[in-house]
Amino acid sequence: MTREPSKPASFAQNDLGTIGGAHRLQRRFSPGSELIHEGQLKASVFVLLGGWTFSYKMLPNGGRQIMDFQLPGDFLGLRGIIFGSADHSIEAATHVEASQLAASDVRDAIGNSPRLASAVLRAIARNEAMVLEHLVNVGRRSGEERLAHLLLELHARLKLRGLADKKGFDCPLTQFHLADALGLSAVHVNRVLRHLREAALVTFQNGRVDFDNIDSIQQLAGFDAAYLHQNETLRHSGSEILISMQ
Amino acid sequence: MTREPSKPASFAQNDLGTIGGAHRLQRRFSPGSELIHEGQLKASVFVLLGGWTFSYKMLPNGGRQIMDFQLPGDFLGLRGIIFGSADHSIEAATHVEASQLAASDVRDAIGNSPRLASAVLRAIARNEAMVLEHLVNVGRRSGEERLAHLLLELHARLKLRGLADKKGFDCPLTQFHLADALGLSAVHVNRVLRHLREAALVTFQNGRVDFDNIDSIQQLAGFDAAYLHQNETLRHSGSEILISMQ
DNA sequence: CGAACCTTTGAGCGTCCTCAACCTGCGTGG
DNA sequence: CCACGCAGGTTGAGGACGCTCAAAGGTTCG
Repeated sequence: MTREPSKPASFAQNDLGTIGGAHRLQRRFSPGSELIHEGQLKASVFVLLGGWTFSYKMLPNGGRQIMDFQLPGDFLGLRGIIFGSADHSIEAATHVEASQLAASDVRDAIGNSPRLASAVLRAIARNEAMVLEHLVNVGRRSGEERLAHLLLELHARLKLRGLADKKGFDCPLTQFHLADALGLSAVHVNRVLRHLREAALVTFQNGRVDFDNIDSIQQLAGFDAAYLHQNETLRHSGSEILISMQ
Repeated sequence: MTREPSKPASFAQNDLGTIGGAHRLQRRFSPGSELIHEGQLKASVFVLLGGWTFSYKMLPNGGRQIMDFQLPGDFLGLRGIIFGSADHSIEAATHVEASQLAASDVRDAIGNSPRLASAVLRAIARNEAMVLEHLVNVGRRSGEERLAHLLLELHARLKLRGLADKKGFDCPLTQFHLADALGLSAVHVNRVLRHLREAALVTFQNGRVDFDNIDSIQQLAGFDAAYLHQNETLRHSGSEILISMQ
């Protein structure tokens, strides 16, 4: 199955619907602050303009499971507008700039535009596909494989947005973030990172991830970017929500 | 937060749309046979009428991660109609009776009925919420907690359909199924089951799960049925798809 | 009645965890 | 400007949880 190289610059864009501009709000968050809190009733929808966030759940024993990282351009909190309350928290990992949309406005826009509704449906389905792959990752792969898989996923997603080059990408995550996403301890993540570095596969140092040998690491991790469904993306531009397809 | 006891018998039902009856097909599957194969292009949608199935992904090294179990009344393969191909396989765990709907028919029905589209959206979102909880389970809970959590989830879902009583339920799964759902080995599942039995918490023997002390096991597992969003259910009746809300 | 599948138990081992110490870089305040 | 505190990274030691391999008993079904 040969795959064409992605050409992020040559999108054919079809607008799918507009969101009433009245209640849009540009907001900033500093690292560690919460955009959405688990259980929050009238949670908003955000569009990440800059910075990274992550969604997570806390456990009674103090453990934290990070479910996903959100990168610039990503929507977050979409599922919250369906259930009326958030079933997870979202926290800023870096300084974050985000556009906030009132849940009711988004709901109305979806109701008025079948094409927008369809786009949201696909966005949620794509999201679930990612979470599924994370489940496979955590459930059935070794520490090395998990870590490699996560870094490869981030790389693939960032590359599509022009935020990564062939070699690697800037990564603001701490080893604690990686640990809580992978179901490992931070100490063990550190050791696995060292191991991957010594094996000349990936290097994660000083906020920068560099792949020494991306082919062999993809094989090690069993990584196939197909589950990301990157050929289409729900995006945000001005007062509109766009869907872009290659 | 007190929760009303569920009353499965007193649904108020609103029909949401009809599926063209032409291409519906009643089918039977025997244990171990596949309803949907990963990568399959024109995968159908099924409604489980009787029996259990499970969705899973295989890994290059031979490992298997079960993502979810489907119980009578559940829809399966909904995400396949969005992407056009299945990103996971679905296998019958027991003898299964299912109603098969052509993907194109379902797509058309969704396109023609915004309310049906909304119901499907909610069904997919609910599905994702379940998978998310499975991710938390596998990523951050001990073997005992995972197993207890899974059994409690199955119990809660079956109870809503009248397929379980207060004490427990009939469970056709093998210890291999449990292991592959929980990211454990079958041998270890066996030991954990013994441990739970000796601690007088749950007993799983001869295809029957019985909770000895459901309160303390819920606390052990950190189980809260809220994520199942059981107050509404997408259901199938005759030639219609119904959404039921309490 | 045999075969296949599932469960159960033992033994030994490896991955990953916890606890703990120490180092670095960085921002803040005296 | 330096002192300090703090967050994050690194490394060691010891132990727990869960794995693999192996063998034996039970069930089910053709």
